[in-house]
Amino acid sequence: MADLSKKTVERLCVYHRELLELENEGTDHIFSHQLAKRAGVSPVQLRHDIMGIGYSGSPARGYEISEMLKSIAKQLLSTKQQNVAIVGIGNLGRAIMAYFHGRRENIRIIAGFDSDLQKINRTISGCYCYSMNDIERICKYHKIKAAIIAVPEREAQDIAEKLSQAGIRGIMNFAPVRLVLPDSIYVENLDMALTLEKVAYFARQ
Amino acid sequence: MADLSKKTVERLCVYHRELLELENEGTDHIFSHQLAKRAGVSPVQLRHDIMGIGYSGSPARGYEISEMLKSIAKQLLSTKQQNVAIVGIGNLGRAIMAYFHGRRENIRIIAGFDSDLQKINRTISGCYCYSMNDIERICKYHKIKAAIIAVPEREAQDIAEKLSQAGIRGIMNFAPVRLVLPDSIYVENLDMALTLEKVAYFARQ
DNA sequence: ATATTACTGTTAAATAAATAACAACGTTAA
DNA sequence: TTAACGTTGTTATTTATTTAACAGTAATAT
Ligand SMILES: NC(=O)c1ccc[n+]([C@@H]2O[C@H](COP(=O)([O-])OP(=O)(O)OC[C@H]3O[C@@H](n4cnc5c(N)ncnc54)[C@H](O)[C@@H]3O)[C@@H](O)[C@H]2O)c1
Ligand SMILES: NC(=O)c1ccc[n+]([C@@H]2O[C@H](COP(=O)([O-])OP(=O)(O)OC[C@H]3O[C@@H](n4cnc5c(N)ncnc54)[C@H](O)[C@@H]3O)[C@@H](O)[C@H]2O)c1
Repeated sequence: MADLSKKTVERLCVYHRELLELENEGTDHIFSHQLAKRAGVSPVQLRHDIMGIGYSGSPARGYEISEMLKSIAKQLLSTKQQNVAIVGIGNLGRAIMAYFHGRRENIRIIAGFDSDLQKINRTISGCYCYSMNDIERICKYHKIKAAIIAVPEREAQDIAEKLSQAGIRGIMNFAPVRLVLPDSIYVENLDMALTLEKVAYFARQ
Repeated sequence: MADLSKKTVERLCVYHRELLELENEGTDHIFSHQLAKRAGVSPVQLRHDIMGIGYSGSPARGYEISEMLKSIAKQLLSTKQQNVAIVGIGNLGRAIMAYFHGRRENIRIIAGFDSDLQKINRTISGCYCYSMNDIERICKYHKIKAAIIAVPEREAQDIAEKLSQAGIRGIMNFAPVRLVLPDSIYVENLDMALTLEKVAYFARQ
């Protein structure tokens, strides 16, 4: 398996999603420029990305959707279900749990964690919630390798370290703070305040 | 005003936030390597970014926080309050409205829009909500140039076009779909499903 | 005074990413 | 049968971004 860049992985996910939709619509073949348009990238870039995963289309018919899906999935998606945890069952945490509940089959939010006693030992938005004390046990039991942080800013670093301790290798962080963690842990910050500032900046230019 | 790259703008926002916190803590000077650590970047990159905005520190004392804040703000932040709109007052929209309410003074979510009659003409999570019919009028009246899309996927493209019509120049899009819009409109996608897939991918590597 | 130190700002080099260029190849139409 | 077409895969080129190198500088210690 070649190691794909962060950007390439991101785009492959987009292609995968668009291809799934096309397949549902009953389409069986597609040209690079068509798929590129749907994905919001240039056709050359799409072909370049596809080159990286070893799949080939035909100059005459373009890409065969079902085969291409298989190739992308082989590179990106785990063969078995990937279990994900979420820490912080607040406004945002609940919205996320509700959103992901029963949605993706490959990735599943399987456990919630919170320090608030009101929230633990019950199912919220389709996801069972545990005490923070259970975090290591549950993560190891369910082989959870990725987690979502949706706790207040000041708690985030501490939670990140606990997750690291529990064997987590990837974190999607919503707290507006840069986590300091070993390089072996992949962190993706979804920082809304920051993003909105960026959007506001470019909207002015 | 030099035109800063997307990445640089993003990092400057992080520096700005960290500097504000440092100022609150009573610190008045800081060295590049200290601030860089807090921001999660390399010291060289930080100095490079700072070079771009024209501010200079002293080799002896490092950067003067209050001055540096002013310089960054001058480049990034609007002098007047920037009003932002949000379309889609669902689970996510409400969480966002609650989060931003009374938080930032520079950027403010000033109007919500939804097609659901239950939600319009009242204040939800600290933000007044309007009918979709009012979108152009309100956006122009409040000089809204940036907007958040939090409507279901299938509605997003249509809403984006309506926003474009209403004079919006920047969009933060939460719907898992690539919006097709003129290049003059800056779009930032916060695609959680995609991001989670990416995190899961790198967590496996 | 002067050397040392630890930092900054800036230029140069290296790396990463996107774009362009084009040969190879089926398909279609003449 | 063959020429024209439109598309792919791949290699080059360009552009963007990051990292490294180092001269300049103010404070401090000698
Ligand atoms: N709500 C949003 O739309 C939004 C937008 C941008 C950023 N964020 C960020 O996302 C995070 C969560 O935001 P929110 O609005 O859901 O906050 P919230 O206050 O609604 O929820 C926070 C949750 O974390 C739990 N918690 C607190 N400390 C904890 C700990 N030590 N261990 C485990 N759980 C703990 C609380 O019990 C609560 O359930 C914050 O960092 C916030 O800055 C949220
Ligand atoms: N909830 C999450 O955490 C989450 C996570 C990832 C992505 N998203 C995306 O964010 C968007 C919103 O998610 P949600 O969970 O809040 O959904 P939701 O169903 O709770 O809310 C959607 C809101 O949009 C409104 N709406 C529908 N059509 C509209 C139209 N044409 N004009 C104006 N308003 C309209 C609805 O009335 C509703 O209030 C979706 O695109 C979803 O895919 C949400």
